[in-house]
Amino acid sequence: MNKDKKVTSYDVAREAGVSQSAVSRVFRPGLSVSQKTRDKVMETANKMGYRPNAIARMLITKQSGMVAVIVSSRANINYPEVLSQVSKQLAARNKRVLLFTLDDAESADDLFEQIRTFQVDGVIALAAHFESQRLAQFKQHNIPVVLYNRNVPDAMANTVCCNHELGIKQLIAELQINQPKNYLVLSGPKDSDVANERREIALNLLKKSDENHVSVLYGDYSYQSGRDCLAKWLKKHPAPDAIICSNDSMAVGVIDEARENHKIHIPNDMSVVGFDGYASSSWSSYQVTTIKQPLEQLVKAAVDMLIERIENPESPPEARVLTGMLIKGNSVRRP
Amino acid sequence: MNKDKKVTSYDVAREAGVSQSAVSRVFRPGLSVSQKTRDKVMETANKMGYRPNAIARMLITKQSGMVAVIVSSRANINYPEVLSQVSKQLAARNKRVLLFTLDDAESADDLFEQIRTFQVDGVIALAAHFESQRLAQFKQHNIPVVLYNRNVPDAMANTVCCNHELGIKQLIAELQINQPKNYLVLSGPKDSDVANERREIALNLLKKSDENHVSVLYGDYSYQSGRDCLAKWLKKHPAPDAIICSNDSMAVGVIDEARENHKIHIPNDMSVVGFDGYASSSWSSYQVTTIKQPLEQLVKAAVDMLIERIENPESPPEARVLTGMLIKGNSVRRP
DNA sequence: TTCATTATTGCATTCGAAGTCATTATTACG
DNA sequence: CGTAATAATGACTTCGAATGCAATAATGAA
Repeated sequence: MNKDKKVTSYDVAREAGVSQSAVSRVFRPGLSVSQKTRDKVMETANKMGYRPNAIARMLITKQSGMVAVIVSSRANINYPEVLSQVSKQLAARNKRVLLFTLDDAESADDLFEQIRTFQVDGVIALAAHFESQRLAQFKQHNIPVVLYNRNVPDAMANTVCCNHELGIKQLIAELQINQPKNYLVLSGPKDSDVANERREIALNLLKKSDENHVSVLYGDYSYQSGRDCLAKWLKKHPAPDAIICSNDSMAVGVIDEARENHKIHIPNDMSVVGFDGYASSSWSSYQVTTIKQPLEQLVKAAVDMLIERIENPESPPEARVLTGMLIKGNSVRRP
Repeated sequence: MNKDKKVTSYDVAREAGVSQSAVSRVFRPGLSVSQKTRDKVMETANKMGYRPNAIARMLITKQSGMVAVIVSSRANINYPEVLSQVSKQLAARNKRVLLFTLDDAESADDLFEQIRTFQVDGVIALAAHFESQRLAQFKQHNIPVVLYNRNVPDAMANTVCCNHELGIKQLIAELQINQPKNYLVLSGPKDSDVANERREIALNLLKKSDENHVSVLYGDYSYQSGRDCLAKWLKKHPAPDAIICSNDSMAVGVIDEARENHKIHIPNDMSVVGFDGYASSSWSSYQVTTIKQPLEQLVKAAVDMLIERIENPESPPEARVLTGMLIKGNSVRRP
């Protein structure tokens, strides 16, 4: 039934008594082929186990049908589901995901060259940091880029992002019900754009509402860093009334540390809020008050924008901001 | 500096005053080129922004340099980090990940065709179920396959897996310190091979040690299903002394449900063990006693085997079983 | 039935790099 | 210095499908 060597369109053509062009046309949608040849070709193709070679097709059509998805190690911690969502939604648009991981800035040049080499139709960057200089490179080579979970106004790329400003405003409003006297902002790492954005928004909003006792600490988004930061803080200071964490993992870490090592009751002695709506933050031992990101919609927006950009390269960059949902958990004191 | 159209090796050749072959050779490692031409070509290539076209290279060399990684939605829940590990380790072997998601069995045929079309060098399947019939298909088309986290003796594919038998034996030994009178085995879904394996191993081991009061319930690996199953059980039965969960998420669900809705103290009233060593199961509110899978080593084994198989297609199928590490948490009563 | 129109078909070319082979330049050494 | 061995180079072909174009077949209108 099938031989060692791969079956090509020529083999099928010969066997079916038609030209190679005919075979090709049968496997492209919407091309003019008579029902008779179509049936004949299909039959022999199936019999011989023929599949069109996507590589050859890519070469001639200059469309690889692949989208590079760049995942920073950070993104992986925070959104385990994003990637499969992206893959699924791109598959629905008949595109595949070519996966790249990005850890350190040094390899970014390399990554860029790799991506160019593979002739991808576009790029989706998950929570990865890109200099605007690099975005310019992509633009120069006509590679559409969508930044997921970034919100940079001057971007040369499309961005999709959940509304941090609004979300954090809601979280702070929740906290303010108790009129806390002092705040601790537990930020993500300084080299994370999202962390910086969330932190600055929080600080600005607190300043606006004349909250004067605000301190900042830096973690790395991990559970352990949440614990460590709180422990470090408590060595020199009393427990703050309210802690604003840049993500849920750190919030959970803070809660565990407070309870286990410092006999601090959450939420009675201290209120904690997170961000993201990560599944485990809703587990009943934590029930973190947080903003749940509209994951599916975010991914859909990213994919839509990318496809639009691929099909119409001239369309101007666009920033989509979706609204997250406030989850009222049990980590903020209720009066 | 760079024009609209893509720069090809011919363009560089013309500009540098050499032949296209020369340009090609400069960009392949280990080929005979004089230092002079190499420098000249490199310089003009950089000036013109030339990158070799991987698609064209794939076509002629018949090596795509891409590995299809198939992720079932289930795998994603259980091992958020596996995928980036796979990508990283494959990148180190100069291969890229082409990502495919597999949800329902219906799409499996489609998936297979897709994979063939893309001429991937090999396949790694993460916790996905494949009929041996399908494995035969892959074999027939000379596509090397590695099954991650599966242990099927008669496989036509390579497999890598953590030692379930040993791990579960250790977990049961932990539980037996308290001489529990009855057991509840909380299995993963029936259509998961891993779940079935873990369940049957547990049941067999319990039978061997003459434990007679053993019941089984089926969840879907999720936190919520852990909660639901326990709740359902407690409606008609008293709390079991020991619960063996097929993964950590369900164990955490069980713990939360027991504490929150049934005033059952873990571990004093009931012991719970999980499997996987999922990060959040070690959070101090849970501290699930479990087996930690040696993730990096598992992935490394999978990648090694795949590369070996790609380079040497005749090498016989191999099954690698790595030993997990017992994590003594705080979810099993200590005498 | 005849001619115009449209639908099918095949031929030949194309995409861009890699590799084969024959040729030329270089080096080594007697 | 001459010759053999080796290194470097370029012309040409190849991979497999897609497509423009011309030729042919099928259809419809008159």
